[in-house]
Amino acid sequence: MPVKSRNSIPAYQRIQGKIRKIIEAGGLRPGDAVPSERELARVHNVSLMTARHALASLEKQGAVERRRGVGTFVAAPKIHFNKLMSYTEQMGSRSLIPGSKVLLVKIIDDEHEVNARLALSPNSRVVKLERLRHVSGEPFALETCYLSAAQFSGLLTAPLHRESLFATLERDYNVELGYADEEVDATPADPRTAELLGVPKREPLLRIRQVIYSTKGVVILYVLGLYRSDRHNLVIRRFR
Amino acid sequence: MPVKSRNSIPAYQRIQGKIRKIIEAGGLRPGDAVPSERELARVHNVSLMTARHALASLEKQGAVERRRGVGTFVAAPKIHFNKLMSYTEQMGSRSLIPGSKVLLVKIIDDEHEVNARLALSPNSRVVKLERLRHVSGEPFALETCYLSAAQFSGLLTAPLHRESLFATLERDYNVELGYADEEVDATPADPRTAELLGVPKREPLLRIRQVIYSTKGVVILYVLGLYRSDRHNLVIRRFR
DNA sequence: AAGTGGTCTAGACCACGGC
DNA sequence: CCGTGGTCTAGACCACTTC
Repeated sequence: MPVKSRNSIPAYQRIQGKIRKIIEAGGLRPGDAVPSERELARVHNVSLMTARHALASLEKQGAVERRRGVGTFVAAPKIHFNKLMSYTEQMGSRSLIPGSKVLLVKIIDDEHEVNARLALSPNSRVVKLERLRHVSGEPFALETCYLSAAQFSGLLTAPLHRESLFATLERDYNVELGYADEEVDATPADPRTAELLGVPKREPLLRIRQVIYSTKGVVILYVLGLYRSDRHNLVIRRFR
Repeated sequence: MPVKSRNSIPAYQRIQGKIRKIIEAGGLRPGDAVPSERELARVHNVSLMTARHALASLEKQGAVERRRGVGTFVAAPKIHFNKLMSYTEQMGSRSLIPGSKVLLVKIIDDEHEVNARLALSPNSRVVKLERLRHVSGEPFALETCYLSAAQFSGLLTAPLHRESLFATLERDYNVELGYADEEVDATPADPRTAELLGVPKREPLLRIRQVIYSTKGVVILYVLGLYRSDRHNLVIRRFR
């Protein structure tokens, strides 16, 4: 039997896509059996190896679970742990309405530690963006972002009071954010931060320092976040 | 050509194993080319699909990287982020000599919040283990572990002052630790903790609450850790 | 053009699980 | 026993990269 069509998407991907769509539409619920390799091969008129490839690939993606001698079943929906999300995305996923006040946007060249974190030479110019974040009118975090001014000076005039920094970067600057290395510790609130967050001086805050990389491994930004510990909880999952 | 031997390990796994060993022995360094599918098929006297399976599987495991039209190459060694490690393992991997002092081991039945974390009924009996951890003679963490007394009462007499709790669990109780969900925040040191850790009262501490599961998804233990923020830094990597 | 990985066939037998 | 996934063959053509 000849190949159905040249220059089109591979058969195993078509089959995969159909199954995914059925799952996403709720036609197959977690635990339900997915058609067997032989069934798929017959229905889609492909060889066993091809049907198998479709299912194996779905398994690799975590969409299904295969049990020898038994069958292939829809996997429990994955909870995404440790995902790199913007503040806006995090709040959205908890259906809270986020707010954010830009305290400062300017170009600086005198915070040398920041330049090191961004892998820039010590006197490079850097965009500094300071924002107070709140939910339901209550401030809970002070976030300071640093980016190379050479690349991102346009941010000085971007509408950051109403749009996510992540979204702006990904759309206007065509950078694909990939991953972040974070350092987490606890630190007492300095007077200004305490005032801004509405907590007593020296109140313990969660401090998170992120270096965020593009998918290609290039440093894009450095973020220093101070979080009210009574309002913010970092949740992570780690594996052995 | 017939199958070489029944009841033995699959050909693709044998081929995989050989390649892995060469890599681990340093015979192939990161970036080096691995033999092509056709090469492997010829040398090991298997079909192309089988040789292919070996390489595809190695790629899934992250050991190699495949580039269409170019070849298969040894991947850069993975740095393990966010790994669930015992204190002993963490210190060992930084070549520091860990110390640990058992402050308390007893069975309790009155901390109801703990029972909830362990998914036990509210009045179940629970082993409570409190340890002060230090490096180079300096205390830096207070860790309290809780485990079901029904399963782990033998820990009351285990030599925990000199052996890792993880190791004991995995060897003596045959539990395979799998993953942990953690909540991280900042909290002021209470008087007793401050005293034990040698810091001022109300000093900000990093608080990590872990629920640790077996590979089968069963809750094994709950750990409450308080870390001196000046000596301990949680490092995580998250992906988008 | 030569070599690589990617897709695919039309079968085969094996190992496992449930009935 | 039957159906499932797991391994495997001996080829084929395609798409891509490098020279």
